[in-house]
Amino acid sequence: MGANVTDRLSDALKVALRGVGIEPPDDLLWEVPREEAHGDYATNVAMVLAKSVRRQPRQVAELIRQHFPGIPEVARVEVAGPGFLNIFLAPDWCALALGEILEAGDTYGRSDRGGARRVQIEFVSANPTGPLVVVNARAAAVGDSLGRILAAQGYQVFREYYVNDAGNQVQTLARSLEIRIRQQLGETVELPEEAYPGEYLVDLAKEYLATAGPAVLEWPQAESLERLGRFAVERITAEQRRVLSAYGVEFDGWFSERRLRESGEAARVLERLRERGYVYEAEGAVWFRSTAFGDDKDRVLVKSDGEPTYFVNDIAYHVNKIGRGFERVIDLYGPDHHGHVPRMQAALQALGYPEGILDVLIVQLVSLLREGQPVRMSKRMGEFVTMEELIGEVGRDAARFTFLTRRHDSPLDFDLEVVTRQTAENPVYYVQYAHARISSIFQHLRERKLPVPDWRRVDLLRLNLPEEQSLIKRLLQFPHVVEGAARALEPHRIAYYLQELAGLFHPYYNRHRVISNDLALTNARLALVSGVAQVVRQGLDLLGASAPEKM
RNA sequence: GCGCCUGUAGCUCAGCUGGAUAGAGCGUCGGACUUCUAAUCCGAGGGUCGGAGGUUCGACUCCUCCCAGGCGCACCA
Repeated sequence: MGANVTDRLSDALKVALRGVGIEPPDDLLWEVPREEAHGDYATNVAMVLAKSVRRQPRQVAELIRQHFPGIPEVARVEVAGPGFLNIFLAPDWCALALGEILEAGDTYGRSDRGGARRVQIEFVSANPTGPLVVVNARAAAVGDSLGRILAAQGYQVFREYYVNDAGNQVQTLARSLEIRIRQQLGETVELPEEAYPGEYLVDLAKEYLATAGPAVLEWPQAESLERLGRFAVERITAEQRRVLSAYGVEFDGWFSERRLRESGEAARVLERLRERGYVYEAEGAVWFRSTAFGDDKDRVLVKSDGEPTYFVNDIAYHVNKIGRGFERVIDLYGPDHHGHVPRMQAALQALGYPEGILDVLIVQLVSLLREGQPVRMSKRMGEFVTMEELIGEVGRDAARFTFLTRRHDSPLDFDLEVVTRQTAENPVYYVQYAHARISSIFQHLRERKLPVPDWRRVDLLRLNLPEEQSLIKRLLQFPHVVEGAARALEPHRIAYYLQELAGLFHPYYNRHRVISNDLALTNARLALVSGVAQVVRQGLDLLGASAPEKM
């Protein structure tokens, strides 16, 4: 796990608080001040607690400072501004902490905060009626990275894809395929307006005819549509899985809506809601009193024709998730589903589940541009840029990294021209280049037949340049950044951290040579850049991007 | 009409559950490769944080209203 500075500072701060006679809050927050003069870490705890102890913030801060235990990590503590406690790390300790980072290796930045709790992340979950598109690529990048980050924090992560293989859209899909098959056989049949117009169904029609022949058209309609629907869903889902896999995203489970419907779980959920008194009948339909939990109107559970709504099935799906033992459930939805969040939360509360068991993240839309001009897309016309085309054009690492340099709930302009043409100016390459350069140093070492030192025998105290101190301190922030990204469910924090780290490395590399005639200094610097490479590699991995040895 | 998201430098975006003098990249201008990769570096300029009030020691952050863009507002999924 390695050195986690903020954990150690928190421990010391708790000692100080108890010394003052204040019971420490559960989570103490540390921020990294903008100004160097404000120290390496700062906390506003004195200002937050000042009210409850009825003292001036600066007085509280001063008391805490006096009781702050002497620990090797900290050179000094200052009270500043309206009552900040500014911590200055001890340079020698930082240098030696680099050894701990290297010692920790790939476990650096990991923690067991998750306590092996099982968390499920459901994302992408596109309808199996066509190829994945650009916004699915964004959701895949966010969801998968979240999974990696939570796993690094000690959660047991399960990635799930909900396959909407039931309902109207599958009927429509089956009809569309049937018409394409007839067209293949030379019949003059027009595609109705509501059908799926994409060319991919022509390919599927050919494929179907090649393997199964035209006999299906002679079957009773219900059976033939059932057959064609299943065929199309299966093939399209397999395609989606293939594209996601090429993107580096593997799901642990593909959950079938059809199987859920057949299981009768929706009826049991309905019964449970009824027992708890949140169900009533009106206008021939069955309603859920979601307004009791803050929704702006009640929702229909069973239509007047006796059919359950999508909403019931969705509740049943979430109950099913929780029933499988997940202690935490995270959904990634598109903005067109954000209206469903309050009613879903309401349903889970009505069923007695603890608040906060479900987190819903809205992944906003992606506007595709080329040289600043919008790329016209029309699903109705069957014209769209698929996820596969996107990856083919800009590359997997650039696509994933670009998606993760934005907050998930912020709409994103994705300019194909910028992400491809200006590869040199793309942040992902800036970060990866740092890794490639460091790899090159070690390549150089091998070519000269020089040994890679045992880090435990290296005199790290030789790293006393300001740039070297800054780099080490930045490396020491990594666990804090990962923890924050996990807590806030914000993978983009990792991307920004990596850009900052690379932004310290490149100037350093440009100004100072790692390999020199001074063997002890060379070894110390090798340790430093090795640590940088390691953290860059780990950070990129959390984003699902690669760390190349050469570029 | 109601709800959600967004509005920060010319452009694309950060700003870490209210903190200290608002940041980065790109673009613009001017410089640096016989030395471990110039996909790099150094320097310069660039802002009434959409607008107006309010809450407090302190507001890009919270509240109210208004403006602009996007998305929702089904007994569709």
